[in-house]
Amino acid sequence: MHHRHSYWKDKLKGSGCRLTLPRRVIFEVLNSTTKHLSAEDIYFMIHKKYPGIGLTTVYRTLDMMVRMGLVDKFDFGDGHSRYELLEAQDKQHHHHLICTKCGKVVDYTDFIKEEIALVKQTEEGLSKKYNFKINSHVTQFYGLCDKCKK
Amino acid sequence: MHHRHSYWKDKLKGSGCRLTLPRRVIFEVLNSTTKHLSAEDIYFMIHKKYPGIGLTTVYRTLDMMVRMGLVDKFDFGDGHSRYELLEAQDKQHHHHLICTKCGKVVDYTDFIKEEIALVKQTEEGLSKKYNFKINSHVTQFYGLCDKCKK
DNA sequence: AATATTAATGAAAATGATTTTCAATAGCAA
DNA sequence: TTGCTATTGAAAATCATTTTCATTAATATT
Repeated sequence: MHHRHSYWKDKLKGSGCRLTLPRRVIFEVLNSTTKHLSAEDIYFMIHKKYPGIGLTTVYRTLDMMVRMGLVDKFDFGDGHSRYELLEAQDKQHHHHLICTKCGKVVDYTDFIKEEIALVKQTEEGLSKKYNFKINSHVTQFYGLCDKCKK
Repeated sequence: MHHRHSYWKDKLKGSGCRLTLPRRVIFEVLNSTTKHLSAEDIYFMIHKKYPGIGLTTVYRTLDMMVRMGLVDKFDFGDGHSRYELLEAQDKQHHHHLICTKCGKVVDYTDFIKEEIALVKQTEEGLSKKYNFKINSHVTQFYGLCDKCKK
């Protein structure tokens, strides 16, 4: 785990950014959950212990982490952006399965292998045909979860 | 073309909705472009000829068309929802390639065949494993277009 | 065609997530 | 310890979208 901590701290310092309490706290929250938290979620989670940290700072910090390539930002269509730590080395590429009723999100890695091959092939084809430099892709499935199906 | 018109008009009537001027105008705009318009885009496009049609109505009409399954709503990450007519019979399933700098969007259908197979397989697997009823999926590629690559 | 019913409309106000502003604070290099 | 300046929190601003509500217009009925 330590290597992961130093990784982002170094990256921060390297860009002339400072290692502050809010940044450490927000990183820790992201680092200790598998959930897809919104800025507000994080704000409330840390507010009891760190009432001094404002929602503005949470937004700013998440933004910074996204720009640094440390965090991924997702939109599941419910009006709140969600943030997820990209654990550089050991995190598997995964996609999302979203319940449109209750908002439940499942990370799945099934079929990812086949998909990676297809995506790579698609990326190459599209890059060539449309002259795009492709940087990322999103695949999401929407539906009703176990409970919401009734 | 006529069959397409009657299709949506019938669907409208069928749900006890009325065929109004704003609805006809907004449908026509969507029906005569391949672009991915936002509510505001549509509002400005029709404003000269129909200054009486308000932005609120554009939003309401688009919403209704989405609920009716006539229109698809997309989020390309620029803070504006985009709307696209689903031309029931002849529209090919397609995905989007989005330039993160200028916002240019390319519809592509390349590799769609392979993808459909994979998606079907994934859907079945996920449905079973996670007990989801999957209704739709989104695949988008993000990158830099020809010009923005420089 | 005239009328009655009620869905649909537009203007203005409200909402709510996110951003910006700005004066005060706190990392960190010297 | 000091000084520089990045970072912060609070409050205000933004801005896409929604809601409210009195008015208008589509359509079924007469």
